[in-house]
Amino acid sequence: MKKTKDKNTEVQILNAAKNVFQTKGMDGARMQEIADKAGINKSMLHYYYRSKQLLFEAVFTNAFSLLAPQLNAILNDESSIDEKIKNFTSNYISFIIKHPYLPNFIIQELNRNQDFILKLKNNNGFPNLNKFKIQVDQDVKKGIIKPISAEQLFINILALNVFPFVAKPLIMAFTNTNNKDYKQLMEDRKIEVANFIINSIKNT
Amino acid sequence: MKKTKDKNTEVQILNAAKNVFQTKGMDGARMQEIADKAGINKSMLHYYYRSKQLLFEAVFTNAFSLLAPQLNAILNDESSIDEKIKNFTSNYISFIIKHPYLPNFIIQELNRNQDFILKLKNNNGFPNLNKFKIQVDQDVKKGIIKPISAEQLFINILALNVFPFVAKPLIMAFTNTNNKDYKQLMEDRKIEVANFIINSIKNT
DNA sequence: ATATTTACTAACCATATGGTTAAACTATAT
DNA sequence: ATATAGTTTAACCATATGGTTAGTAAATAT
Repeated sequence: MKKTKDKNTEVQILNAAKNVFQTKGMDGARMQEIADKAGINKSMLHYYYRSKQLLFEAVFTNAFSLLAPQLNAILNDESSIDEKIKNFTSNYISFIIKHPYLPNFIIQELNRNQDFILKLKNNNGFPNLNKFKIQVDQDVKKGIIKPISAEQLFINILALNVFPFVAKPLIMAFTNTNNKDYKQLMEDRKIEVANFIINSIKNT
Repeated sequence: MKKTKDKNTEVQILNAAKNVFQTKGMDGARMQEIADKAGINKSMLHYYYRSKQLLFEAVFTNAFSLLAPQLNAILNDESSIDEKIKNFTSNYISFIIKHPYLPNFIIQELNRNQDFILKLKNNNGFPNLNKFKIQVDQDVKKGIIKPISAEQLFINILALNVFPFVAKPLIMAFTNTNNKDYKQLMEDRKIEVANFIINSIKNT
């Protein structure tokens, strides 16, 4: 069963690396642990990815490329602000429940290494506010929503959706919830958050 | 000037440790770097704090004890919900501008070590929602604010205030702002966020 | 059948790192 | 003055860690 040319190894490594890097971060991750989780010799990590840094970057860009389309959905589709907020909130929370370590991983590592963001920005598909800005400005002018800048609105939407996951341990402690209750709280937010935002901006 | 019994050394160490731990995290921090920043021999770190872990804990609890009173302000004072939100938002943002690494540090390290929160919870002064919950429930019943659970409202307040700092690099990239513009954006939020929340919950 | 390339492993290496030790230096107590 | 206790340093230690190397086994090319 050994020594069979195995494209699978590379994937095996990436999955193990994802697992370790996303839970422990770059500094806390150990190459040996990744190798163990992948069930292979540590040398293979270097054989396929050359260095810890490059393996990490593979994991990171992969993670970010999962997240970016989620944001582009709200920024670039054709629906009304209302619908956007409803859809995004529900979809995004579902998405994070599936990938619970993602947002924290990205935020943590971007704080650690500011240069990273530059590489990402060059990639196309990097979320861009232009279109969203036009829409918000128009809706404000039309009186559909109360005056607010697109930037602030976008920050608010992101904050309300992302923060509870990033700060999970803190939230659980403050609200005195166990894992099950916390999960329910997040489930409720799929509707709760959308209403909260729409109530705030909608002109009556 | 040397060898003078110097209570100051201990403080010097704690400050250097704060600096290093809060920017690099437990895993990324190096005892040697802390010693260098404090301008003393590495052995002194162990002389005063025994181990990296204990030095870290000193920094962490110190950081948390700065943050907790900020939260207790909104949870336990006697003012109206309206006032609480206005005051908290303005005060908290000012506070973080002064201690920019704090929230991220706490969130990051709590995610790394779940056990930590238990130690904190035993400390008195740990933020508690009970009183706030009564107030919110009453205001909902009186029809002053729209129906919302105190937990969700608290999460929203926290999210809107904290997230933009935690995710600073991400926000700067998305909104295409430099450091100066970002700072202005945060400055604006002192009022912006309070209005956003109040608009959302206030019954008209 | 043989040579070459690819995938893989065990053993090894250099360095970094948290931590210890023994000695020196300073201040205070006697 | 001398002993004692507290403070600081240089040198050292054991281990962990990212990375390399030399060699082996299997697959593919010739």
